[in-house]
Amino acid sequence: MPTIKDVAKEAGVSIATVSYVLNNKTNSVSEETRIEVWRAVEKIGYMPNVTARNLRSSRSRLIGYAWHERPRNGYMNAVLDHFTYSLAQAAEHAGYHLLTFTYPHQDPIPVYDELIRTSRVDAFVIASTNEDDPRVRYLLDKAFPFVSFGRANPEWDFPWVDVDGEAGVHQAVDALIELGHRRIALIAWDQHSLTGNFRSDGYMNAMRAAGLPVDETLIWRGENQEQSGHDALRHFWTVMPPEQRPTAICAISDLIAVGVINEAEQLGVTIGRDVSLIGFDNAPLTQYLHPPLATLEQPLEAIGVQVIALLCDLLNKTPLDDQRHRLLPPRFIPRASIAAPPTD
Amino acid sequence: MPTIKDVAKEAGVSIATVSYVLNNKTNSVSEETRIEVWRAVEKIGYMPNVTARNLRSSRSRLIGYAWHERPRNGYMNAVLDHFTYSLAQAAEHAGYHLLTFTYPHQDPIPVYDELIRTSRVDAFVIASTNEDDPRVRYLLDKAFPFVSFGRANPEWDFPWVDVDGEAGVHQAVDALIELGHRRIALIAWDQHSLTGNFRSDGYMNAMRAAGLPVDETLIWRGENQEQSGHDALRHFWTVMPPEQRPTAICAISDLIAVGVINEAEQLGVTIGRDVSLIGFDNAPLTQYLHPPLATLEQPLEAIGVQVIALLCDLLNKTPLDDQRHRLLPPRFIPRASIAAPPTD
DNA sequence: TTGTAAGCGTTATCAC
DNA sequence: GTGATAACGCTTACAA
Repeated sequence: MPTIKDVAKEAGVSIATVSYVLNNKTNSVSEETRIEVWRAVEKIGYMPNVTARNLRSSRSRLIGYAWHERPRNGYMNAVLDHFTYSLAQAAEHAGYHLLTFTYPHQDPIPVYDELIRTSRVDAFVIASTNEDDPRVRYLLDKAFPFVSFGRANPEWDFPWVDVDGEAGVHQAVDALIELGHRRIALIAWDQHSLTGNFRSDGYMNAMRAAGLPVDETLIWRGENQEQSGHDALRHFWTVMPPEQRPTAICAISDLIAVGVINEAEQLGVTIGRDVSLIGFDNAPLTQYLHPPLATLEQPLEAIGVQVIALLCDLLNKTPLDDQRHRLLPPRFIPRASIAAPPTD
Repeated sequence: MPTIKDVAKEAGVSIATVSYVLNNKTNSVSEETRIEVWRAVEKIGYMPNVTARNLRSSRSRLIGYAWHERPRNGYMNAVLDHFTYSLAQAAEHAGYHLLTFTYPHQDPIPVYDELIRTSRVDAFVIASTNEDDPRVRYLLDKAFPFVSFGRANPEWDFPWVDVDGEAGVHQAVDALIELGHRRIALIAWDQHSLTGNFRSDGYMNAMRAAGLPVDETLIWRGENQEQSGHDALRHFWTVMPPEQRPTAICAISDLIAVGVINEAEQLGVTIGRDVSLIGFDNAPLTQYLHPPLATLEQPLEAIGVQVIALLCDLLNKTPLDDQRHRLLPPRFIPRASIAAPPTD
């Protein structure tokens, strides 16, 4: 690989001059030599060695990003996949690269710690945070730059970008109400998930805003699994008296909604006619389900861009934007799984 | 961040001695000083600066890996997501990290070129190759280390790992034959996809091996889209005379199989009773389709491990394993979409 | 057994 | 304007 010395020799100047030209210290190099240096650079095909540059400037130009958990076959995490792509692209645009790494789920800290202590990365992007996230706690404590996709303990002050799950579900429930639904059910996760709670809030707030009661018997909580959808619908249809059944169901994730669809098939209930259904994520294949699933799509592209924007603010120590937090609304995608309530 | 000098000062030795101890040049350091150095290291919390190490050794300990294409919302590429994870993990195990990057689909070469010329990475992993892949051509030409997940032009000599699509589909078709099927259809991609051709070969070979005719009227070719499944089934069911219809369909991807399922619904055909169906990939949600889709699962975990193993061989210049190619069989997952042919 | 010093490829501070 | 030269933090001959 050619070095700056080779260029200097070829151009008949010193390496300092070459460096000036390459870094556009244009004020102190004559037009003549500048042209000559560029000619030499072109001829030799020189590009500066990143490692040497990094050593000199005590930076790595690398942003660390870890998966939140091991993907399993058949599991849906297309969300993070898409996010990672947009993150990588935005990072490159800002002159960085993404270093992707993994960690044992029980104990992320040592991995983050090593990457910091060896100066491997300049910053981190973390995703899938929860209220009491140890990574946030650790990075704040170390005062190491990071931006999060997802919120955490509201008392912690750190830059984050997140999808406004509250607004999304609120919008979806509004749409259901608009269609004439009054008895709308919610299938949520247990209350330890911050993301889940925000989404649930959207349901509560929309109901209240419309003057509808928040009926606890219409709220089902379970794991983020297909099974939860089965359980919930079976409960609504076999335990509750017909007149108390919901005419619409808001599932907090597509995976749960899929369970509802499958249970409906078994119960002889037709989704999109007997009961409306809406999910969250726009997971792969949901558009091809029977019926196609109405859902909320996260603006992952924009999130990646915003995360990197916040990170650049942080790293360049430019006075931070007034808002270190960005809440982006998901996009409501109406599909055939929702319709007006049955008329009888 | 503490440096080797700080440790040397703390331990009362020279930086060379510290370096010896840290790199286990144990033959030339007394037990005494070694202990003293480690004590200092612990006390100060020192870890060697990776950039400086890399500069000194002219390596980056980074492996470049790019997505083959921009993921879209609702699109299935969980396959590569899972692969990336196992790749990252295997790389870390070997003392490397994954640098993930993106490139404009039309012209990958400049991006690869820059990463090489700036010494940003030590090697590449490429995925989703095709017969005449420009990346393979370029990297071979540059003699830059890389391993591929996926084959290419058989005349090019380079290390790769791949899923044995032929064996997978062969096994699936065998299973169908075992169930009693004789008229088995294939829905394939156009013939420009190497991967697609291997999978198609599996179908042909299985049919021939069983002494069954390869009937061109039972082979449908289309894009890797849900629509192709629709088109194929409609063709089989509305254009062909009933007695010529297939009793089983082998789709080359889950996405196409989903189209078949949906078209079947419209035609009043019951998958898993009137006709059997099998896909490829074990994409997210396919297990929850109605009926659950029989499919072939790629051993992505093992592929990641093998790719890194080959790469380490390459980078350490140890005499290469006799086999620079690894062909791993997918796992057949029978589900309710297949059954014995209707007895009418 | 340990220390000195050269050098990895840059950038930046000085002189000139 | 330009060119020596000293870092950046580490590894490794070679000297002591």
